[in-house]
Amino acid sequence: MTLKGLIARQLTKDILALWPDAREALEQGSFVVDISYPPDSKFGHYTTNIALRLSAVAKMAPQETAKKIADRFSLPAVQKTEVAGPGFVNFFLKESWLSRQPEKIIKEKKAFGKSVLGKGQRVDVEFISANPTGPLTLGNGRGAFMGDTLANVLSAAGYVVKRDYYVNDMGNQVNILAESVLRRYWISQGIRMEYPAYCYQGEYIDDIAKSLYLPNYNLGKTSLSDIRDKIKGRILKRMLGGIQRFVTKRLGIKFDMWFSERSLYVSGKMDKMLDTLRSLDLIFEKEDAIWFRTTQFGDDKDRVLIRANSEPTYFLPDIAYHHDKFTRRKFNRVINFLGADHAGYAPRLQAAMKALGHGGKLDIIVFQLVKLISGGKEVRMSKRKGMFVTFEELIDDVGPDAARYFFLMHAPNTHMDFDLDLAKKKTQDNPVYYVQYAHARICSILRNAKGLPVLQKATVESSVHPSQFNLMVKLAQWPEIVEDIAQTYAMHQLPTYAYELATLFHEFYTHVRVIDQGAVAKMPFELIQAAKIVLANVLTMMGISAPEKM
RNA sequence: GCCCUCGUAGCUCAACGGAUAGAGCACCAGCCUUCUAAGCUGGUCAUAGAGGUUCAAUUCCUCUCGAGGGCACCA
Repeated sequence: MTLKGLIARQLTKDILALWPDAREALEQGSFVVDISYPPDSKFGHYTTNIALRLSAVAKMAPQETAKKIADRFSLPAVQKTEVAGPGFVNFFLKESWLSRQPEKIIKEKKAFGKSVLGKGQRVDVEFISANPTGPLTLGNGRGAFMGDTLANVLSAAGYVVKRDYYVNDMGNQVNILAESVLRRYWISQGIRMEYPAYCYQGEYIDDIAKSLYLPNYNLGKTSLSDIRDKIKGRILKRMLGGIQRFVTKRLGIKFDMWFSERSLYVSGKMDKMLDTLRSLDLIFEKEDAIWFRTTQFGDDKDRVLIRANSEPTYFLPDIAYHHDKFTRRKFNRVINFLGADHAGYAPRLQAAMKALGHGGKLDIIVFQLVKLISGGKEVRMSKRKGMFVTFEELIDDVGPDAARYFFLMHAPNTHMDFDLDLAKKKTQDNPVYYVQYAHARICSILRNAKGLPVLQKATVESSVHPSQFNLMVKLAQWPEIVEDIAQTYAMHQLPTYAYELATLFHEFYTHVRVIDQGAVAKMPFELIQAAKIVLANVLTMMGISAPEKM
């Protein structure tokens, strides 16, 4: 358990002992024992506002309440408690506890930061899931990095995590893709024919057309749709293969499952789902279509499952897919990343899961799309019109590390403005280099220190520079950050933490020499090794490299 | 028209309902005989507007204004 967790547990015990009446309020959740980091180091290392919330139950002034709590509290790692301001209880750690942390971190290495919070529960993280009808967009990229990173965090927090990409290999958009390629190919062969507006306009259509052996123009007996149906499998494979290669090789994201929508048709799982919903009396017929009563579960209108032309909508197989996650694949929790352009889909999927008894187990994270700025103006993007900057182009321009950091920096709800010119020009100013530089600097010191005698003097003395302490405190927080993010999904805390850690190291570096007169002192030497490990752990969790040299 | 998200410094973004609203970029002024100056130190500048709830509001509620997304038998 983290120190933060220990403090919270001890505090809860103390409160219940002091005010037995508080139990009910605590269980109802009308207040929680919450420990956070104070805004200033003069307020200690941990703080809680619990006394302020509790004073009504305790029937005494907040400051008095705080004093009672502070007086009773005791934990081996905690030196003292203080009451401050309107009634905060602040906790100060023992120097001896802090100074033992570097050694502990060096021993644990990559394991430092891992926890058993998840107790081995199974979590599915589905992200990207973009239609294989065109290149990935910047919006897809944001979801890609957030999804992959959250999966990393959950995995470190003790969950068994699987990454899913749902491949929309059925439906009309695949037909349009195949038709687009065919028409482009024929036109390039000198056949005079139209290129309708509903076809995809991007250059990648030509690229596919060039790279495949396609049938020559001969529409005498067979119709275009027949020819199209014969070749669409190959085109889909080519398109999906490109995405898979890019995602795996270039982005370094390893999906455990590329789940085919089509497979749900073939295996009969989709039909079975319809039967299940029928037996639950959740469907009805209207105007020759089959509808799901999603309004009974919080959706604002009922939804079509089977269209009047007897073809299923996207919704039905998706319900089957998600149901399968909970039943056959035994996930305790499913997380789904959705771009804001699909946010309206969330309520109906939630409704379906509720109807099937999986209520509360599906978390949908909606992230805002990326607004692209170029030449000082917004660039409107459209896949259909072929006007867009692809994710791959961005990665080529700024590199995967800078791109990852940039997308992870912002909370999902942020409407990000992405200035392409700035991103290309200023990659050197990207904070990711600041963090990586800290890591490289430590590596450099360690190289220089190789073979030098280690002096056993200098543990922690109050005369040492405060940055040494600050660094130790920050390092010790790492496991708590991991657990927090596993619960709040606030991935943008990772770059923040990494940056703060790097700042403290750079500060430490300018004030404290590790190598001095041909020898190294034990404490700073251990401290930078620990800092290196934690920096590498944070960067790795974000999927960013930790360079030894820069 | 209805629904979702957002509005914080010149720009891009932080801040479980908490203490003096923080960073980066940009701009100004300093710091390299010593482990990597992609660094460090200091400085200027902000909660869209109006009400309300609260001991405490950038955060919650209502309205106004502005931005993005959505309101299909598309996905």
